[in-house]
Amino acid sequence: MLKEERHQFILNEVRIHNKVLLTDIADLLKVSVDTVRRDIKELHNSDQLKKVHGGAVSLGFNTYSPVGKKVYSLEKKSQIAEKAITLIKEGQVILLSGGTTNLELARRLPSKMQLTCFTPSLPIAVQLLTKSNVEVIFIGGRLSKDSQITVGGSAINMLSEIKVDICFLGTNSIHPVEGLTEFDWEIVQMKKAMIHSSRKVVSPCISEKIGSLQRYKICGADEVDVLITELEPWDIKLDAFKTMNLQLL
Amino acid sequence: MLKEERHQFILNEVRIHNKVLLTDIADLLKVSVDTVRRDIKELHNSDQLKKVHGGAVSLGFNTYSPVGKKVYSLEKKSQIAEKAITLIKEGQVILLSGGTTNLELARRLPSKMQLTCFTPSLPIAVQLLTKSNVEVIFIGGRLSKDSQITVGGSAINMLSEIKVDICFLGTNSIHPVEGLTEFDWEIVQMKKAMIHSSRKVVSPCISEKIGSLQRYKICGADEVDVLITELEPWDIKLDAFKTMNLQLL
DNA sequence: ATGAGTATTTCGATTTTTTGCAAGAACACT
DNA sequence: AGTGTTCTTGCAAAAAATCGAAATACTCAT
Repeated sequence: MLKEERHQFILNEVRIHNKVLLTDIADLLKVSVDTVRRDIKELHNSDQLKKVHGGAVSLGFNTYSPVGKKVYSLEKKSQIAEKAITLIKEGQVILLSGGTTNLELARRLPSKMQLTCFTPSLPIAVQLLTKSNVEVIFIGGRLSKDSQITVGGSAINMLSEIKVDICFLGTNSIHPVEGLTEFDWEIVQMKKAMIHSSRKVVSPCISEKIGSLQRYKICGADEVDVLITELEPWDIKLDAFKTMNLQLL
Repeated sequence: MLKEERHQFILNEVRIHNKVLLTDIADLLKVSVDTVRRDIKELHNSDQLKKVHGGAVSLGFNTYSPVGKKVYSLEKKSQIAEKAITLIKEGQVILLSGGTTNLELARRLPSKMQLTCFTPSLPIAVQLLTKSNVEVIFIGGRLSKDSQITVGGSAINMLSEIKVDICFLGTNSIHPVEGLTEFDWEIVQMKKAMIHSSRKVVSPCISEKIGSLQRYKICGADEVDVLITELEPWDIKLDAFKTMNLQLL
């Protein structure tokens, strides 16, 4: 029994069961628990599973949870959210795409503010339920499990029937020349429809995403009215956007 | 049972029910309350939920909860859910209304079963996201904060465009003469539309709701095809329904 | 083929973690 | 105020992790 064989076996077990017990593996493979422990430690160090007391669990064991999910760059996203909120006025109708930045925005919405809020994002809808003065309207449709937003014809259809004041379009990649891009075609369609349904398009975007590029194009950078980052508007990283017809915040 | 597993289980329960009781979890997991207490303390320290006296609640969530319902009737609802699942066949298209019993049903859906599932309920949609083989289609519309389901013209409109195999219609009150009733007018409209969109109407209902009555009528008891309770079909409490054209389960 | 050097595995002793239990304090509800 | 629950704290048993040493296997140059 080669070490590599054991590793594959363990990974396979983890894939199937989402968890393994040290003792089970030792039993099945007829080796000592020490060996299995060492194997699992190695796999843990190479990020192929997560070692826990008594065994190991699959890495993506809990990665679907809308709450509890670790939000990266939370600090930056909070700053962006705070800036974004200054754009919203009492009584307006807004549209929130998915994404953790927008989730942060939703969380920080003043609950005393009277608003109507459209969204195709499940986590954001859940969050908005806590805001008693916000009327939440969910864009229905087929739910994409990865992004936890609705997509597809029905959702786009519903979007085609509305015209909101501001759309906050969370974006994965923004590039001064290539504009906003995404890697998921269905989400691209959704975002295009969202832009079309809005008088004003605001793109909250953490600076590390600036200049990156994905497979499919949503729209040109000049179609965005306001670009919000955690940086100061005059930051050198934003130079490429300064000549454009968009507001930096 | 790994600690990690318990943690995931607890988080999942919190996500579904918005709250958990120490004793419930201890019971379900067959461990002592001390262990659960410790688990919840850890999850609390890592900001994954909020520890409260007697249990834990979801972060930032309006704890709308069936008021003062100390006994969560989890046991009964699980039984009903298990029975309900036997009615579902591979490949079918089903419609789930809101309610905690249906939530339990959604939770227990075998994840290997291929299904298409419509629902206007936010918590149920969240729960269904974890089922990789279930296609989830959310009925969009205005979100009612109390019931956490979508209501209103848009939702009813979307319902009018579908025809599903089975509808599981969670109900607050069922009465042999007066039929299914609700206290919220908008939800009544939704449920009427749901019945209309379904070939077969199944009503999961815990026995304590039998014979109760609310302000508005959804439909007659005979419009329900199957009534599922936690009781045996020949139980004396169900006598009033035995002469009707509906199946007891 | 041989033997030195290295890697892998096993074993035993010790330490750490986890878990359940119990007694008294703190808390919620009437 | 009284009465159940729930919390805290300390403790002990069991399970798991760690560490060092010894045994075994494997590599490779001679």
